[in-house]
Amino acid sequence: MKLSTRGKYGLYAMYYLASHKDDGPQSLQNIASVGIPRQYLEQLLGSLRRAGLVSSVRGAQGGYQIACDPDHTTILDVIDAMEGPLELSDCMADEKGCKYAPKCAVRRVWHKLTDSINRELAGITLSDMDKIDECEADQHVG
Amino acid sequence: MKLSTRGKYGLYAMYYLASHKDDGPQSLQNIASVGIPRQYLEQLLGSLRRAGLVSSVRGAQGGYQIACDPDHTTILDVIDAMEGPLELSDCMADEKGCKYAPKCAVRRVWHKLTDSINRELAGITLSDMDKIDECEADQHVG
DNA sequence: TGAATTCCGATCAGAATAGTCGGGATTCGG
DNA sequence: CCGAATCCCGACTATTCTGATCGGAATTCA
Repeated sequence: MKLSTRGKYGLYAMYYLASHKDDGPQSLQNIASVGIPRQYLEQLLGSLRRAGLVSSVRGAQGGYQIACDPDHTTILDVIDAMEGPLELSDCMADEKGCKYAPKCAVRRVWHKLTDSINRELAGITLSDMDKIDECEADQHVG
Repeated sequence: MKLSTRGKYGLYAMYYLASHKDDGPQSLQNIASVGIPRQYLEQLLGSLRRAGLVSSVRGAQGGYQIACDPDHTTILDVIDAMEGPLELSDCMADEKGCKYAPKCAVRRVWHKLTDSINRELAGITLSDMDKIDECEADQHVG
C-alpha cells in the first residue's frame, strides 16, 4: 500500500501555503521549487482549488493562497481532495457488490481499519505539522 | 488509497484456513468458492506459503493448511506477505532519495501515519476477526 | 502591448493490479 | 500402473493508475 505522490505533493503545497498565509499569492514556480515537477503540481493545485482549500489569482504576480484555516484543516481534508476518499477495497465502497457482505469478517476488519486510518488523518491539522517530532513515532509499543 | 484485492483475498484465505484449522487440507476450489478467481487465488496462496503462513499438501486430496497460530498472527503479517511492507511514499522508503528529508514536515507526518497504520494492523489477530463488531467503528468521534 | 501567470484538455510512458493460460509435478485411490 | 485430483510455476494479457509532459487559451499587471 502506498500513498501516491499526489498526496505527498499536495500536502507539501498546503504546508507551504499555510506558512505563507499572509505573504500574498505564491506562484507555482515558488511552490514547486523543492523539486516537484511544475506542470504536475499545477494539476494538483487545481484539485485543491476545486476542493476549496486554496484560491488562485491569475495573471502576472498571480499565484495561490491558502483558502482555509490551517488550525481546522486536517490532513484528511487534503488527502481526500488529492486522492479521493480512502477505500480499502472495492467491497468497502460498494456494499451491494459483495453478496457475502452481511457475514463477511474481512469486511468488518476492513471497515474498522478504514475508520482508524481516517481518524488518524483527521487528527492532524496543517498547523500541527510543525509540532510533530519524528522520534515520537519510533517509541516501541508497550 | 486502496488496499488491493490481494490483501482482501489473502486475508479471506487466512481467515478461512484458520476456521478449518483441524479439518485437514482445504483445496483451492473450496477456498475460492466465495467468488475469488481460482487461478488468481492460487498465486496469492503461493505468497502466503512462501511467507510461512500456510503449508500445502500436493496431490489428490491435497490442499492448504494454516501454518501459524491464529492467536498470534496479525493482519499486518498477512498484508505484508501479500503486498509488501506499507510505504506511504517513496521518500519514506528511501530516505536518501529526498534531499530535504531532515527538515521535511511532510516526511514526519508520513512517518507518523505509517506507524499508526502498522500499529493498527498489528493489533488485530486472525482470531480477533470474528469478534469485531461492525457497528463499533461507526461510533462518532467524541 | 507583452510578460507573467493560472487554467485546461490531451497525450504518453511506465508500473501495478487483476486475472488467465498452459503445462509440469506430485499424490492418492483403485 | 493409471488416471484423477491437486498444487506449482512461469508467461502472458488487459485494464487501470501514476506521474508526468505538451501546447495553447485566458487573465492580469506594468
